[in-house]
Amino acid sequence: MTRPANPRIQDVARRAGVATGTVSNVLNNPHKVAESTRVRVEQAIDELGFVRNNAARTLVSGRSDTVGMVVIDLGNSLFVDIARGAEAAAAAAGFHLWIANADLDHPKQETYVGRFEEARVAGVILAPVDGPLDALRAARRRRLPAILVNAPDSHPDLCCVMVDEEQGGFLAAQHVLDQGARRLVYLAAHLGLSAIARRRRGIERAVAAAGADLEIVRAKDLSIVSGQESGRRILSESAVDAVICPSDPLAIGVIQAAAGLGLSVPDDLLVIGYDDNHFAAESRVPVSTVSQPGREMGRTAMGLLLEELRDPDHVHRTVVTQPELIIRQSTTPLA
Amino acid sequence: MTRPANPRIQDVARRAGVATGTVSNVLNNPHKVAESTRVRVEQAIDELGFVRNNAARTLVSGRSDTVGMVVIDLGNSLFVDIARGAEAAAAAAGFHLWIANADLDHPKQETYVGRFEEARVAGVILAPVDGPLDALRAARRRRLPAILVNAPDSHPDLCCVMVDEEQGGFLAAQHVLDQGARRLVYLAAHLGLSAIARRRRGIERAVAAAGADLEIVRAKDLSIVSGQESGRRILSESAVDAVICPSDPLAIGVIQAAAGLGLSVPDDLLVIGYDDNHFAAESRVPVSTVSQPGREMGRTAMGLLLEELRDPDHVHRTVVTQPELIIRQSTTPLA
DNA sequence: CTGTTAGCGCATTCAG
DNA sequence: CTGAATGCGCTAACAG
Repeated sequence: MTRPANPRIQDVARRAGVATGTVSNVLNNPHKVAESTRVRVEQAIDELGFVRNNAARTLVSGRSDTVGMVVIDLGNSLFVDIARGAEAAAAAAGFHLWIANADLDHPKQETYVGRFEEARVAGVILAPVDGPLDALRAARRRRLPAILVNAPDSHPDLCCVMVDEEQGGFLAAQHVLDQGARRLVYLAAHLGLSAIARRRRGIERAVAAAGADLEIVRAKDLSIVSGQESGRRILSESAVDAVICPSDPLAIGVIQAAAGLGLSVPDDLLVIGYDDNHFAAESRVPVSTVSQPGREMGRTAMGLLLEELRDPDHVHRTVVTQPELIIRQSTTPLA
Repeated sequence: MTRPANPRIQDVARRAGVATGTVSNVLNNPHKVAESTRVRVEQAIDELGFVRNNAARTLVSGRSDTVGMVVIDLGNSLFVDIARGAEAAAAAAGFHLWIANADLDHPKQETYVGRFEEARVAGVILAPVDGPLDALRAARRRRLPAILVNAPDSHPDLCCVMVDEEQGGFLAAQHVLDQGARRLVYLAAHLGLSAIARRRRGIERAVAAAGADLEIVRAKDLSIVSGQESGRRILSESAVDAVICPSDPLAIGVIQAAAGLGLSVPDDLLVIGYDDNHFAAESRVPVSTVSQPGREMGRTAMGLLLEELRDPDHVHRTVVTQPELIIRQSTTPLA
């Protein structure tokens, strides 16, 4: 086998006895080519092991048919789900998705946005780290199509996909109120995080409407250990009916703290988490939670991007997706 | 601002009053350019918002400075760690990493390998789905540098990074034997999976050396629920000192089943998991486990790839990384 | 359908 | 350092 390492379209054409334009058509506009010649060309492609050069394709057309996604953190399953949704929608439209992991590092995010722009991807989907979006803004000035997913704020000059965080907080609070809770605690780690602050507003709305009590307690972070510590503090200080947590591990920690104090969840205390991590369903006391529609968010983001690719001057919009209440044992004493 | 959407290197050159070759040098060989002109060129780049076109660069040089990684499943944190390690090593060498998620779908994996080849990436790192590696083999015939990570088998014509699965099994078994266990159970879900079968060999080796007893029990899958079911079955049928599980959720399920039967872990029963998922440390009974060195695997894979880029004819080798025993409460009655 | 060609943006080379 | 020229592999447009 002494064939060239990288045969070109011309080599294929020669071997198949056709013009280069015909090979290009077989690749890109098969319907324009007669069945018989198409078969002959495809055979030549196989025999030579021809792989088309996307660098050249992209250079000619100005844009590739790949979409770049920069993700804040692949360690968080929400963003993996978003990527899955985006990928499915991309594949359905003949695009492919390449992912770059910013790993919670803002400079890295900026670098990757720049790299995707250099690669002349068709567009970019960004699930951003907190911080300025300089690279994205600069790229957009050069007309790079881009969508923001799960960003702290919406942007009028950009399409965005967000989650209704306030509604998530409301759902959680309303649920425990419906179960009879009157003295609620919101275990708010990082009130600086806009998502956690927004959920708080939904919680306050539900609590106010029900005429119940709400106390805001700061947790150190979103971990199980932090839930254990905060749980011990809360539960030993005053009487509480329900603890609303902004993460599932935090909720699990609170449940453990309750057990340590001889309190039973859900009989003596209701606890609800957030995110629906896959272990929430299968912990010792299955944890009620609020689920974010990651796949749908990804699908929607890719849909918006495809719209923008079709019509670069389309009117930007922000799609707000709805979280979903998942009821499990930790908030259902009667079950 | 009526500047062109995509200024080219010539535009930059004109604005800076230099030759195009000089701009190219500023970008690629800064040391060849005098300080003063370099500054002038960089200023022109900023003013024009120039972004170099990697399609053109790649077309000229034949290869881009991006590495493509195709991952079996981003939902599994081991592979996210591998990606992190690979990315760190890539960045240190001036490369960037793009990730494609095969999502346990073999055809998708093949497609993405092909796409990376079409994009003329510098090389590919593949953490493969079970199944034939046709796309990769074909690409390698065209001299695409490629590394395999965590594949079921090593391949002599390719560099590979593997984990010593047998050693992982050995470590787990030896540890519970050291703790005095004599009647061991290996809860082997999917004996078809080569990793699980290999660990079995290590377990058998340790058990044989100690003259202890081993029973192999099939679990349905690697989930908590499966651990609960299998746990109830095992523990009600016969006396067991230790259960070795090929996943942490499975171990958690067994611990829950033990509690349901009035058995205390670790006092009446030792349980050990695998993978060191982040919740294993923080479950009610912290779970001993065997950790796979994901970051190291990724780093090593990228290192091998860089070697192959420097010397395409280097001798291929397989690096076997070592798993690590993580001892927690579920196997330490005295602690 | 064929055969030919221009040009995408860049890196590289060469003489000056 | 300049200035000019070449070609990477492909697409698209042309006349036949």
